[in-house]
Amino acid sequence: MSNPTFEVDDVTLEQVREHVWEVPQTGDMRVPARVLASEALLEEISADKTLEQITNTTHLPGITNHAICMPDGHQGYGFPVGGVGALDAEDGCISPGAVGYDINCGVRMMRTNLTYDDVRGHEEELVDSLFTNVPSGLGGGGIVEAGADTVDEILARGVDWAVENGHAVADDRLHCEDEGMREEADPSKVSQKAKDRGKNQIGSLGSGNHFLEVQRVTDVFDDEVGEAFGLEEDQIVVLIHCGSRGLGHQTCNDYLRKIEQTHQGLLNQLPDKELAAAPAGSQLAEDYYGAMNAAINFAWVNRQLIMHRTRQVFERVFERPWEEMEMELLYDVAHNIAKKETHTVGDEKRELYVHRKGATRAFPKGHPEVPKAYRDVGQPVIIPGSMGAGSYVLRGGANSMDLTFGSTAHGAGRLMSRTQAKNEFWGGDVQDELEAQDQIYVKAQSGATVAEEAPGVYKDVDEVVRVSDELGIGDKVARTFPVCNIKG
DNA sequence: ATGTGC
Repeated sequence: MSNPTFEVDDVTLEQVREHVWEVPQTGDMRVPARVLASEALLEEISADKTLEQITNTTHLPGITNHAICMPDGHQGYGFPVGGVGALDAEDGCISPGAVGYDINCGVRMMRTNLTYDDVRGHEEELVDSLFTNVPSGLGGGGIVEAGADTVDEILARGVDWAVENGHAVADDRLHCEDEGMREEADPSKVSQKAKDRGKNQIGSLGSGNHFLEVQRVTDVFDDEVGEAFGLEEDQIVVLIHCGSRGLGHQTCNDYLRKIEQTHQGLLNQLPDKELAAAPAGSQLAEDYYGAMNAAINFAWVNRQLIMHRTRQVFERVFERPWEEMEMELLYDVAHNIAKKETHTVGDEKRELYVHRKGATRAFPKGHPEVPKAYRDVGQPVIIPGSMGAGSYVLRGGANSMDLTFGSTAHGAGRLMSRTQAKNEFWGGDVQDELEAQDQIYVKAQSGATVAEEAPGVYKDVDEVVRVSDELGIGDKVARTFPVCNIKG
C-alpha cells in the first residue's frame, strides 16, 4: 500500500507519517527535503516558493539527513523562513542566507507576579510609557549610545557586558540560550560599516514584525512544566521580539557579497545564487562564523536592554521595585542562527553547522545545554503569534533530536507579503478593532507597520503549535493573550 | 528583517 501524496505544480510530496511530508531525492539533490505540516498548513506553504527553496537547500554540500521546513515555513531569501539545514562542519559549508539577514532575531519572555486584574485600567498608561521609553522604528536611537570600544565589548561578550554595566542581573544570563554569549564571536570580523550602523541602535526594537507585548497567561496545559517555568493562569508576562538591527543586516550583506565573489565554483553548483555558501574550513567560513557570532551577541544585548528598561517602566507605572514584582527572565531563544553542534547521525557523532532560520532550538529534558533550572523538563520554547492571537510557551520535545536536529517552529508564519497586507488592511482600523473587540491596546510608529502585521496576515498559530506538539518536537505548556503591544 | 536596492 502506498503512502498518501500531495501534489503541487510538478512536485509530489509523499507522506512519511502524520505531519511528515517528503520531497523524494532526485537529480542533484543530496538528501530528500521534508516539510513538517498538517495538510491545511501544507496547502498554505505551497502557495509561495517555500517548497522550491527547501528543495534547493538539499543541494548544499554536507547537508545531512534532510532539509527540513517547519509548520510555519514561508518563502525567504534563498532559504525558507522556518527552515533547518544541518551541514557538515568538516566537509560541508556555511550559508549566510540560511541564517537570515536579521542575525539572532529572537524572543524572550519575562515573568511577573502581577495578575491581569492588577494591570486592568492601567493599559493605556502602560502602553504609552513603554512606547515613550523603549526606542522603536526604523533608523537610529537606542537605550545606549556606544563608542567603538564599547561596541567591540558587546560583540565579544554579549549579556556578560550587560551584567557588568548595570543593564542586567547575573540571573538573566543563565536564562538565555548559550547563556547570552557566544565565545566564538570575533568582533574584528564585523565591518566598520556594520559597527557604525549598530552603535546607536543598542536597545531598540526596530520595525516590521518586531514588538514588545504585555500578555496574560490564559492556559497552562502542563502543570508540572508550567510550575518549572513559573507560569500560572492569569499571570502577566512580557514578550520581546527583535534582533540585531542594522549591524546584523550589514554583516549578512557583507559576507554574502564576499562569498559570492570568492566561492563561485560552489555557487555555480547551487540552483539559487541566494544560497551562496563558504566551504567548511575556508577563511570566509571562519570569518563569517566569527562575525555572525558577534552579531548574535549584539542581539542578545539588544533584547536585554529592552527588558531591563521595561522593568523600569513597570516600576514607575505600578510604583514598586521590579524585584518585588518578580520580573525575571523566563528564557531567551534565537530564531536566526547557525551553530556548531554535535548530533548523532546513524550510529556516529558528527559536528554540524546547524542552520536555524525562523526556527527555534528545542532541546529535550536531560540535554546538557538546557539550563539547570529547566533540565528536568526541557528547554523553554517561545512561539509568538500575531498581535491579535497571543503566543505559546512550549518545551523541547522528546523527538526533536531525532526529527529536527533539536528544533521546532518559531511563530505563526506569514500568509501574505507586506505589500499585499497593506492593500488588505488599514492600520488605524486594525488598532480600533483590536481595542474594541479584545481590549488589546496597540501603539506603533507607523500605521503601515500595523497593517503589515495585522492578525489576518499570519497563519493560525494554534495549528502550528498543534503540529509541533503532535510530532513531539515541542510540547504545549502554556498559552498567552495580548494586553498591550508596542511596535516600530 | 533593513539608513525599505543590486
